[in-house]
Amino acid sequence: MDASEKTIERLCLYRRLLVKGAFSGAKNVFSHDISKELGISAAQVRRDLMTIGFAGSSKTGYDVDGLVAKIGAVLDTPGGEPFVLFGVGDLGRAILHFFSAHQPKLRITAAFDIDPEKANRVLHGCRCHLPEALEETLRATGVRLAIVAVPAEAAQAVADRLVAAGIRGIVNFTPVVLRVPPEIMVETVDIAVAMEKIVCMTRLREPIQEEVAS
Amino acid sequence: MDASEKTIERLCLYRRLLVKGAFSGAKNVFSHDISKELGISAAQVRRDLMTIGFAGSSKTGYDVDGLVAKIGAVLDTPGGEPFVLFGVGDLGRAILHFFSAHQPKLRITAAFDIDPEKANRVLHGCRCHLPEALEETLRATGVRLAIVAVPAEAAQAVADRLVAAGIRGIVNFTPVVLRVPPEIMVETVDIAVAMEKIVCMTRLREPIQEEVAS
DNA sequence: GCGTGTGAAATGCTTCACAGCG
DNA sequence: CGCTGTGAAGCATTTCACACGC
Repeated sequence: MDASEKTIERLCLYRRLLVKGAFSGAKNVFSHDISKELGISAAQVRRDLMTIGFAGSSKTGYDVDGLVAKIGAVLDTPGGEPFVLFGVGDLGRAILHFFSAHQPKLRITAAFDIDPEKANRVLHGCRCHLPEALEETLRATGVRLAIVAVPAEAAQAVADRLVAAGIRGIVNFTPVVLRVPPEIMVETVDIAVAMEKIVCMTRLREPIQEEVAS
Repeated sequence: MDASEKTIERLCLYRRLLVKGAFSGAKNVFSHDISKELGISAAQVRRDLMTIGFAGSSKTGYDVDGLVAKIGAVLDTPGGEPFVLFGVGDLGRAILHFFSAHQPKLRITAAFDIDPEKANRVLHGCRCHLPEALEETLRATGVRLAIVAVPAEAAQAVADRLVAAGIRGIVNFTPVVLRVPPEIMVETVDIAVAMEKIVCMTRLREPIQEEVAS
């Protein structure tokens, strides 16, 4: 009935794979097909689909369209979920670009930046405002999710303001641990940690060169 | 002796917190101080520090400088680890900017992009080259880690090329499952999944509005 | 006291392995 | 047969809870 966070992440991957047409038009897939494409075990795939209550058949595997629909029913808000973006620097623009290119169900309906240069510009199809327009915009549109892509120093203040304005979930691209009330969801994408992690993991795989410069 | 991936991530957070001076010059911290700042349980903090073999004292807690040094010994390559960046779009520039601003131990020494407009430009202190310079640059500098921030369509080809040129670890900002030999480490930062996840998680926390439009 | 260090319990997640079915 | 669905086993990670030391 309830999927774990890990399962939710994998469901995103399954859907992306199926929608992308990796199996080029095939009506059905087997768990081991998905497994091979994503590097996730077939048993894991089967269990994930089991937990969302999607049944396959032993003869033909899983129906692709049905599975996409079922994953959508679990992951998506019916009608799609709009975001606002706070911070239109390089990263904010990258996110805007990314959204406008790929995402059907996810939309960024408004962006905000303290730089007056950017206010009322339209980037990748998204209008940019000054922060003072935030509350009014949220009231008018009822957007519940926000993306924070401002410099670290400003992150907590922006989060506070978003929460006060009624936001329910935040994707945080800042290396700051945001303090928000417990009912507000925060998902942090921490670029610096990803880098440091790969440094460490790569090093651990190569126990070779611990030589001493004598 | 060996820290799990989760532990490595948390060690990054501990160090960042300590270096940031969150405890403003204090010589020592207690596990519950760190706990409170990061929202990680104190028992978890103590166990992480135990697994890297860093001991505190019950009177004064953990020595800040010593702990920073110890975490550095676990995470860092002595002398610091350089990266190359592939793809200098908005996202690549955001990463460059981020590095040049914050990171001491991590450096991006060269960037690559197929756009000749960008070749030989210098962005945020980093010189940009055409892809054909990749192999030569890697040979000359011995860089072992790469960041992939190209459009999804190009990701696998870039990864293949990086691996062929001797790269050992990749931070992948692309929504593509990169196929690389098992000894190459890949850490994927998946922005789209983060978004979809927050949509889903926010929805699950609010079982209110499943109303039917009749 | 307080807080660390740490076995032991608890929880969560993944894989195994096999029954059952077309 | 080959594949799904799924208890049960196996790991991994986190938390509990308490001995020990300042």
